[in-house]
Amino acid sequence: MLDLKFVRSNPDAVKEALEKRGAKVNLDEFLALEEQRRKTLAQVESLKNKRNTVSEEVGRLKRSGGDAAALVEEMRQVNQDIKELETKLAKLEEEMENSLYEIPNIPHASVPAGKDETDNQVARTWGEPPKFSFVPQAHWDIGEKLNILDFERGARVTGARFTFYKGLGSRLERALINFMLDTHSGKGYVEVFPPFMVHRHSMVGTGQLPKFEEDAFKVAGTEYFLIPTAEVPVTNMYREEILESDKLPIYHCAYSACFRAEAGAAGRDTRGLIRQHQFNKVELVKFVKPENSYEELEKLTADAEAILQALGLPYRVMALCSGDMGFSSAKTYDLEVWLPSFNTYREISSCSNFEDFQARRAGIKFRPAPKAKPEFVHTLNGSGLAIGRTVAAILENFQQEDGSVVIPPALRPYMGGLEVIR
RNA sequence: GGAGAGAUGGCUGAGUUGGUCGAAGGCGCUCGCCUGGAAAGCGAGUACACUGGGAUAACUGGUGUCGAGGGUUCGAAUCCCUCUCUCUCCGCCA
Repeated sequence: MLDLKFVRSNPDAVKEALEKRGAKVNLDEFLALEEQRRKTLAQVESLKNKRNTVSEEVGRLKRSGGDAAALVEEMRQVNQDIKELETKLAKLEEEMENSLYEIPNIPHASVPAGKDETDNQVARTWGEPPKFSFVPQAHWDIGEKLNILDFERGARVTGARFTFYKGLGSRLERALINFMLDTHSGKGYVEVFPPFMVHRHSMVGTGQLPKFEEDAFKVAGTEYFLIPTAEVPVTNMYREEILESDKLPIYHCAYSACFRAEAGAAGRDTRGLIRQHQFNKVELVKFVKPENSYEELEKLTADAEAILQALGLPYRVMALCSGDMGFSSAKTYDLEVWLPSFNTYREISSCSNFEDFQARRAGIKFRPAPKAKPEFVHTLNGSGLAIGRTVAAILENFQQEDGSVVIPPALRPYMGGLEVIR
C-alpha cells in the first residue's frame, strides 16, 4: 500500500508510476474521495469535541447539584448528527481503503520500463547449457522411467497438477530442502517453520489480497487460506510490531509447502513439475532499514544464486521490467534456470524489494533511534529456491544417455552419498 | 469438546458503586544535575494513528485507541452483547 499522504501530495508522480506499470487506476476519483473523507472527518471531530466539552460540563453541574437537563437534551441532538456523519464517513473510508489496497507499488527508478516479459533485461548469466550427444528427455519422462515421479497417481488421488514423489525422488526433494536450509542458515538466515495456513489479514499484509483472491485456496468452513508461499507467514511474523533498531536487519529462511490455484494458467505447463497446485519451496525473507534495502536485494539475489551455483545449474538473472513485476514489488530479479526440454530458461526464483509497501499494510515498523518516531521497515524476499523446479532442472541437466541422472556433488551428503539415480 | 480465570502503555501493575483517566505506582529507557570516573541519589521527559494550524520545521489544536467489534449513556478502561486470544482443570488426540 502506498502512503496516503504521498499519494495526496504527489499525484503526478503516482500517475506516472502507474502508467509505467500499465496499471489501470482512476487516481483523480480516488483523490476526490479522499478530500471528501477529510472534510467529513473534520465535521465529525468538531461535533465530538463539542460533545466532550459539554459532557464535562454536565459532570461538573451534576456534582455541584445544578440542572443539566438542557445540555443533555442538546447533546442528544448532536449525537444524532454524529451518527449520521459517521455512517457517511465509514462508507467513504471503506471505498477509499479498497482503492488504496488495489494500487500497486511504485517501481524503483532502476527498473527498466516495459510492457511484459519480453521487455525484461538479462542482468547476467552463469554456467553453460549442457550439450548432449543424444536427444535429452523431459523431466517427466526421466522421472517416470526412473520410477521416482508418479504424475498419474497424483492426478488419480487428488487431481491435475498434483504429483507423488517416490523412493529416491522423494529423497531428492527432501535432500534439496535440507541442503538449501542448511546453506542459508550458515549465512545468517534464522530458520523458521511457519504455519501453512494464515488468516485474511496476513494475506492482505503481503499483498495477495484483496486483489488476487481467485489465486488462493481458502479452506472451506474456516477463514483460513493455504499459503501460496512462506513469504506470507514469515513476513507477517512481525505484523503490528515496532522493532528495535538494533534488531535489524532480520534474516529468515523457511521451508514450506506452497498452494496456488493457478487461475488463468489453464492449459499452461500441464506436464511435469513446473506448475503444480502444491509445491515445496525454501524462502528467504529480510526486514531491513530503508537506506540499505537495495544493497540487501543484491545480496539476497546472490544468496539465491549461490544455491544454483553450488548445484552446478546454469541460469540467468533477469531484471524484470515495470510491466512484468508483481503487484507489491518495487524491484524484482528473477532467476531463471536452464531447462533442456524447454530449450530455454525458466523461472526458479523471484527476488524482490517491496520497500515499505508490505510493511505499511502489515504495520511493521522500527525505531531509527531511541525516542525517534517509528518508521516502516523495508521487506524483501526471494525463493531460495523452488524445490520442484530444482528437481526438474537436476533431472534434465544431469541426465545421462542411459536414462540415469548424476546427483550434484554438493547434494550427495544429503543423499546418503549416492552419486547416480538409475 | 466441557468448566473456570484473564486480556490495561516497552515491561510490571493499579483502576470495575460510569464523570476532571491516555490512564497511579514501580521497572526500563532518554536528557540534565551530582562525580576524577562510575554506581547510588535528585530533577525533567518517555504510546500510536488520523487530522487541523505552522514551512512537508520547531511547536501546537482536535479526534480516536485500556484484546477486537457492536450496544446502553450527555459521558464507558469501568455496564451489556458477540468474537478472538492466553492460562488452569477435565475429556479427547498425533
